[in-house]
Amino acid sequence: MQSDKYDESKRFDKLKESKKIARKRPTISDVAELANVSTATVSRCFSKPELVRPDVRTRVEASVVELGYVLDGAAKTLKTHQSKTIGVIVPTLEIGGYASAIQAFEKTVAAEKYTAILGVSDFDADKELQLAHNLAEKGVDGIMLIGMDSDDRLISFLEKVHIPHVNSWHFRRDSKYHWVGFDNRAAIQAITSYVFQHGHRDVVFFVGGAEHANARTELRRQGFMDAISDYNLEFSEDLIFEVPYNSKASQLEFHRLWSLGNRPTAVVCANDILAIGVLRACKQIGLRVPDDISVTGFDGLDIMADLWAPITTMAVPAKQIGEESGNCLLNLLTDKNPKTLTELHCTLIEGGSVKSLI
Amino acid sequence: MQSDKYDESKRFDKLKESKKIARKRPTISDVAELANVSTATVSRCFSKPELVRPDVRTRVEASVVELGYVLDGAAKTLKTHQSKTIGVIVPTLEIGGYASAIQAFEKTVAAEKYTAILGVSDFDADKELQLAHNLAEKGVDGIMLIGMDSDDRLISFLEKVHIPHVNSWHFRRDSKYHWVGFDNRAAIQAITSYVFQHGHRDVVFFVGGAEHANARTELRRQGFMDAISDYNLEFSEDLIFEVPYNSKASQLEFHRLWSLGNRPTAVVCANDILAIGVLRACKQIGLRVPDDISVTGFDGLDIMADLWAPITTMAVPAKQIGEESGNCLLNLLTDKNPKTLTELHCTLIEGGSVKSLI
DNA sequence: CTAAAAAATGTAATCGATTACATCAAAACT
DNA sequence: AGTTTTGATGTAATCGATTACATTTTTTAG
Repeated sequence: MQSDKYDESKRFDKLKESKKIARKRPTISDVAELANVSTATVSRCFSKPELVRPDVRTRVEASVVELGYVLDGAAKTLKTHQSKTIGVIVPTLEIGGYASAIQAFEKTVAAEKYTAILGVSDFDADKELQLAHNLAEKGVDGIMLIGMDSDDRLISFLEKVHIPHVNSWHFRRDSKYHWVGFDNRAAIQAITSYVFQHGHRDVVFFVGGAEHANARTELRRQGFMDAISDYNLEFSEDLIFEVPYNSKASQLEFHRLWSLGNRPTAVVCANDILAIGVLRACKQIGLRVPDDISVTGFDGLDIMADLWAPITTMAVPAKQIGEESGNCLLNLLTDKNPKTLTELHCTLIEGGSVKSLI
Repeated sequence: MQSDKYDESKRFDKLKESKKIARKRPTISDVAELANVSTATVSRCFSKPELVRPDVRTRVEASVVELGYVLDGAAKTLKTHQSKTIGVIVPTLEIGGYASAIQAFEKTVAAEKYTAILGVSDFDADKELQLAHNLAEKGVDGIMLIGMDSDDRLISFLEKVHIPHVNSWHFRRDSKYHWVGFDNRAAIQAITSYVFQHGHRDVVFFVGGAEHANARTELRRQGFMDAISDYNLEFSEDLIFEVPYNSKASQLEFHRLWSLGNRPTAVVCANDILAIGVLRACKQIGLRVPDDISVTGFDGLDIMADLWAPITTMAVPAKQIGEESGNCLLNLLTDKNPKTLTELHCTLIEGGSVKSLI
């Protein structure tokens, strides 16, 4: 026994020595050689450990540790056509909700041994398409699209290369693709109606537009218009203000509007960032909220409750979106055929920023 | 010419037909066959286009489009030992600064055709180690570590498998590894001194601790203590409150402290989230900020200026950290030998939440 | 016009795993 | 003991690109 051990360890050293010159990562063959088995057995130790005798397995595991072996995923992927990798394409991480959703998504898929590859598209459809192509080359097993209603080129590309995908944040009812999201149009309609219910009739709408426009911008416009027509009010394009997605821009826009003599009793914002800008402008002008003017946001940032005027906003189920998107994609990857539409819901959070005029 | 085209297109169709049965993605051989060249030439069209005759190149490009060919990254990586992929390990995306840094990092490396793979460690060193192992299997060319002072197991693992890495957010001066960050200790010392300068002497310190503890927690404690000794004040552990990283927790902690009769004139918080919690508690208790009590944050969230009491905070160079980490890693990957320490700086943002007692 | 040099292209080994199939050993039957 | 069944392991082809080197074609020079 003693001599056995001695011989063994001497053999180990010699093996290591002979490889050391090359200085590259040990391969499965190195492990096999050291453990005195074939590469097939080593491979089985990873994928189907129950098929290999316990004593052999321990020997292999010891060799793995001894050599510091790390499996080469590229080789595995090449052979199996599975990368255990999922791509995530998002317009930006600066929007808090997206970051939360991604975090939840990552957690969900990581539980099934998938790794997330990140791509930031910057609201640019071309970049988005290129990211998808890149991800396809990387061999991702699936893709999560978040926050944009991607154009047809992207979707048909994914179809062509057979990469399953989930579209999240909003959704389309008449679609054969998979969606996880909430009804943007209805949610904006709801919060706008809430403002009307409080007796407001001079209401303007701030919505992210221009370079950050996406399908939701349009849906949100429509939600605003829905509420208008519900209350039989007259619609005019002048009620809608398209502003870049940042508080500075909406702050300036509100100043402009106010200086032109436009005096709405309420401002409905399509997201919290814009509402914060409006709030800043109000403070500068000296308007009290909600006494002099009512303001609502959209996104449900925690912070809205802590502003100098706590803002009524609509909480968006970001985490849930991430989780459900993850589940949906996981099912898609195991042929479980998940439902095409997972509709989630928003919650109105009353901050007291809407004054009742009734 | 006409007949030529006819023959060609018929040949194309036949080729496509014969492959269609298999229904798998076309390979480089398919492209080569269709374009009537060798695989070597096709490969060269991608990597060194200038080496192939223009007319041949056009033919190859046409075939690529025709077949919808997408390169198999796994095969390429296997052969070249380069994945053009960089891993990012972050404790959480919910901390706004981290998300910004990652976004900037992604942008920086994407410009050099690198793709980011994301891992969220949840402040868990074991998970972090496992993520690193996973990334190593995926064949990442480098790794960016953000926000944690990772333990030795991680670093020595990365050394062993020869994966270059950059550690970011904070730094160590006496280290052979690469760091991009700011001096947490000095920054906390600075903002604490600012409070002392305003005449405060009863000052408590709120710092994220417990399950979210990391190296920075300790550095920040020290920064606070540095300021104390600068002003020749007496230090006591009772001045430090370790709180989980969320505003609810710090809110409760402040309530507890206050109800025990502890009446500091100022609360210095190691991050903005904690400051927000303190602010909430103040509001509930009926304390005016800064008239009755002064509060400072740390992180420089934009929003701090819009709270009911605008909070003085320390802006952290998150975007810069992302960019510089990206550059550092890119240099590391091209043997450019970047400097080991890139020190960035914080900026005090006066919100007016510190009352002068002098 | 031919030889030499330069440019373009092709041949085939290679990267490191997986896995169908073959082989061998051990256990379970007659 | 001999045969069958079951279980464990090994052999070697394979995945799809890259690239050193060989070969062919084109250009240039004499």
